[in-house]
Amino acid sequence: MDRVALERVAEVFRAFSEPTRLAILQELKEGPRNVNTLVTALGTTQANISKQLRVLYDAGILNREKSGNQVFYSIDDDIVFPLCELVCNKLNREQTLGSRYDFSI
Amino acid sequence: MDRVALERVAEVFRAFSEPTRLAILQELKEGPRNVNTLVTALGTTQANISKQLRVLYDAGILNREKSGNQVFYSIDDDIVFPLCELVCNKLNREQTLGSRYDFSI
DNA sequence: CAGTCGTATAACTATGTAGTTATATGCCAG
DNA sequence: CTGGCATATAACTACATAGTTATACGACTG
Repeated sequence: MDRVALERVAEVFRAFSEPTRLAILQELKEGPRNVNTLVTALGTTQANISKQLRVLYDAGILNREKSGNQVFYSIDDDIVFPLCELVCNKLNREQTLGSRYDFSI
Repeated sequence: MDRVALERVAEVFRAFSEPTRLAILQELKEGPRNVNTLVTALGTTQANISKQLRVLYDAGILNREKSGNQVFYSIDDDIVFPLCELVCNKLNREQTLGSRYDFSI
């Protein structure tokens, strides 16, 4: 892979590399959510949620759907759960305490 | 998952989120390599390679083995290839051109 | 149209980090 | 011990970005 391809792969991983974005994905695994629902669920500002949603959307991970004056986001790629589960399994293997890392439904 | 667990998951993804580190992983998939070999293969400074190796090592992805005055690094976690292949498959699905994203052996 | 709600964006601050240069540390040869 | 080689680290610059506040934009209500 050349540098451009590696940069594109890195961009996808970067989308998963912040706890706030992972928390958004955890909420969205329950189903589509509009922005305000995510704001109240995650307890940060609406501007920040919108910004992080854009990062995930640009990475090709989320779907957008407007409904009236609201916007619903949902997970658009089936790699999300396998990816997160691989990492969670790895982390669970590294510790003796029970399975504290869990991204499954 | 609480914030601490999410942060730990994010840290693993962050290790994969830079092209230089992905290039190191691509070299290491051929087998163990010492630092200088990676430096000449990747064409950056020795200090930078050492720094990125440390990030990968701290994330639990690489193995270190000293041999004389050299240090050999190798891939220490079996999640590396499944993770990268998931992302590569996703990217290949998104374009019509042939499989340009490939992390397999 | 005016007001309100939901979302996106601009501007900013603070922090993290990739990459560099220079230096330190450790190992081996002679 | 002395010199040279391999690696790690410190100090620094440049840049990216998470999060905030304020504001703009668009859609619905009355």
